[in-house]
Amino acid sequence: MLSERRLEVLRAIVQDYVGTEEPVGSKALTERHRLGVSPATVRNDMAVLEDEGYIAQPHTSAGRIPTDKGYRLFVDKLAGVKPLSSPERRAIQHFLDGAVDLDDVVGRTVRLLAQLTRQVAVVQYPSLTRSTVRHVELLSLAPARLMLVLITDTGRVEQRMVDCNAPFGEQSLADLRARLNGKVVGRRFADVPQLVQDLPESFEAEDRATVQTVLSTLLETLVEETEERLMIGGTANLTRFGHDFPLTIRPVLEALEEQVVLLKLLGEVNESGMTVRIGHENAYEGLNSTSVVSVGYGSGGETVAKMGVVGPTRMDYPGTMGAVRAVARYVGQILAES
Amino acid sequence: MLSERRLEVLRAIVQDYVGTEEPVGSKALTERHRLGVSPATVRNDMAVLEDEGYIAQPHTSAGRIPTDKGYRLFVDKLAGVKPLSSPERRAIQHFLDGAVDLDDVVGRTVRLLAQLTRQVAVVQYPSLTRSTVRHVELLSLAPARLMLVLITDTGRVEQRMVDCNAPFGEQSLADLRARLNGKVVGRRFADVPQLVQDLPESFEAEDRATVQTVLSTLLETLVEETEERLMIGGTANLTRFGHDFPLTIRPVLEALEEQVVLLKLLGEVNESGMTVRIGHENAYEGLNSTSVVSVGYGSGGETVAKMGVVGPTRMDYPGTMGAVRAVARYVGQILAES
DNA sequence: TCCTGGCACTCACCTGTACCGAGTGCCAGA
DNA sequence: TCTGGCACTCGGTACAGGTGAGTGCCAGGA
Repeated sequence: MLSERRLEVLRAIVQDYVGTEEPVGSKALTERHRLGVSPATVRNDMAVLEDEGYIAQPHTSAGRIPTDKGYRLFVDKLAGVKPLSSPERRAIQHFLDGAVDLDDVVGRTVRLLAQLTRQVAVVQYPSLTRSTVRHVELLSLAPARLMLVLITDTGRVEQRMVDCNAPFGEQSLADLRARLNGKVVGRRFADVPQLVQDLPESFEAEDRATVQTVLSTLLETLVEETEERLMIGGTANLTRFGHDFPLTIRPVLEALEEQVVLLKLLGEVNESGMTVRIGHENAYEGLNSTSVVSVGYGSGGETVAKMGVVGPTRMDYPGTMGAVRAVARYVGQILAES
Repeated sequence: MLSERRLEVLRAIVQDYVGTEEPVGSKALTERHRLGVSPATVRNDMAVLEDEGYIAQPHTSAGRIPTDKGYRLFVDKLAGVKPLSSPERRAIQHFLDGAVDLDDVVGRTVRLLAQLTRQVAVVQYPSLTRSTVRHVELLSLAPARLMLVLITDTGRVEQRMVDCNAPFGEQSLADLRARLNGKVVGRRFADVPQLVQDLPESFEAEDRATVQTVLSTLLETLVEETEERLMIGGTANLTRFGHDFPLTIRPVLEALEEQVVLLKLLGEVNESGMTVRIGHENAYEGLNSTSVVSVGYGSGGETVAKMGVVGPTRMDYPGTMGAVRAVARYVGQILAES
């Protein structure tokens, strides 16, 4: 186990490195932090920390920089979550209030997060399956063509075209709409498949096929792949990444375009609380030099989706975590109100 | 006026520079192109072209690179639009077919364009005001709370919450829905304001305020700012931009996040045909070293929105223009079918 | 046992110099 | 009007030397 002072040294190294972006040496450390010991002692501590794998030297005769393992220890043991200042809180409120619809909420959130953390922000739309049904609408567009519209309590709206083989009467349509809503409104989308299972049976034989088509479209919409959407913002912040640009930034941009990768990334967030994935802890190779701070959000106690930021492993963890948490909470409130 | 051969020299310079990304000298030119004259002659021609402002020298003792004016001449007079190869055509078809809804169409289009051109793609959603109304739906979510859903013939769906002061009866709701649809279905959204103008008068006094609220929400949705949406993709291609990264890429990423800027960019597209804006021809400063190739698309003859790509001024104009045009046409077809 | 000051060593980085070569402009001759 | 020849320019690279931040190690002191 590392002594108290060595932990203190590690903390100082992380803080300085995050601030200056340059390897930090023993002398500079003692000057900028009141460690109460001499550079020589710090050097000894550094040697130990390096042996243990918490810090590393880019090259001999350079200062030390934290390793992923070092950041991990820092995040777990040495750093808290820095609460936002009250101007920041007010900024959040100001920025998010007045969103007109869910797209707008998500869009504002992503911009806000990017701005607060000065990093790349990723916000997932509230998941369908975790939301409850507010309304299901069926519209007849053409004799044998329907439009299915799903509306969740979180304000998300999803629509699908349904091509039927046979024309479907106005009356049957109203009937289906009413019965469908009767069954599912207020229930969770995850439960919808069971709830509608025996619905076709209650229809006349001639309409049964169409009802079945409508229902399968409904169920398809709930399938993982189509139901997960997300929004990204603040990619311009990637330019602050480092000096060795193309190599670092490229894979990150590529990862950001791969929705699947991102979803997996956020998906690994454990239900409650915040998750921090540092460098190589990220399964995706292109993100090996980035950290991801993510958290679930939702109205009430329920987590309906996740949001987070992607930045260099050398990031201000306490500040970032504070911002992400605060925004997530506030968005949760907004969803609850709407 | 420039002689035939000098134009030929300019064309060769543009082609070589686009290919190699390096200033091209007189000797290299004569070796790679059958100009039928010696390097010395080419040098003289280059001197003229430079005087006229079509090419420039980064520094003495370096080759020449085209200026914005040079590219402009190249695009206008020297280059055609390169038609796609048939594998490419098939790829487009394969890629776009099977989109489930409008979001999907736009998403696939943006990825396709980015992939084909290896540049950043921007696709605008079909404009509301230029589309026609397929259906307007009104749902009662709570006694004094309605949801308004607009559906266009291009498949776009837009929803808004409407908070009413007074509860609105089921009957009145059905009434409003029917009358509203009767008035506007099949008409262009741009005409909706006039069409619904006298609608409140035909309602009982007690409902009139609510009807008015619904209508103003409807009209608000048609306002420029909220009605224009777009999707971006292929930002990873920015890394191929140049060597002087941070300075070039940063403002571009920032511009891409500024929807307003992008919309203005696309907005300048003239109605029919393709627009190419080269370097400083772009009003926005951050895009001064990029070119924008854009084109309108739509079902039938109508232009309902625009799409385009953003890339370095040093781009393969004929190829890019070919790809953009082909994709726009195909998307138009898809919209017409749906 | 732990901390400290001192000391020799390492090595990235900066600076200055020299050189190379692609590319140019100009000019005289075909 | 085109061409070959020639002197010149200047960015890029390679090499050498100097500088300084930072290190590891060690002997002495609390």
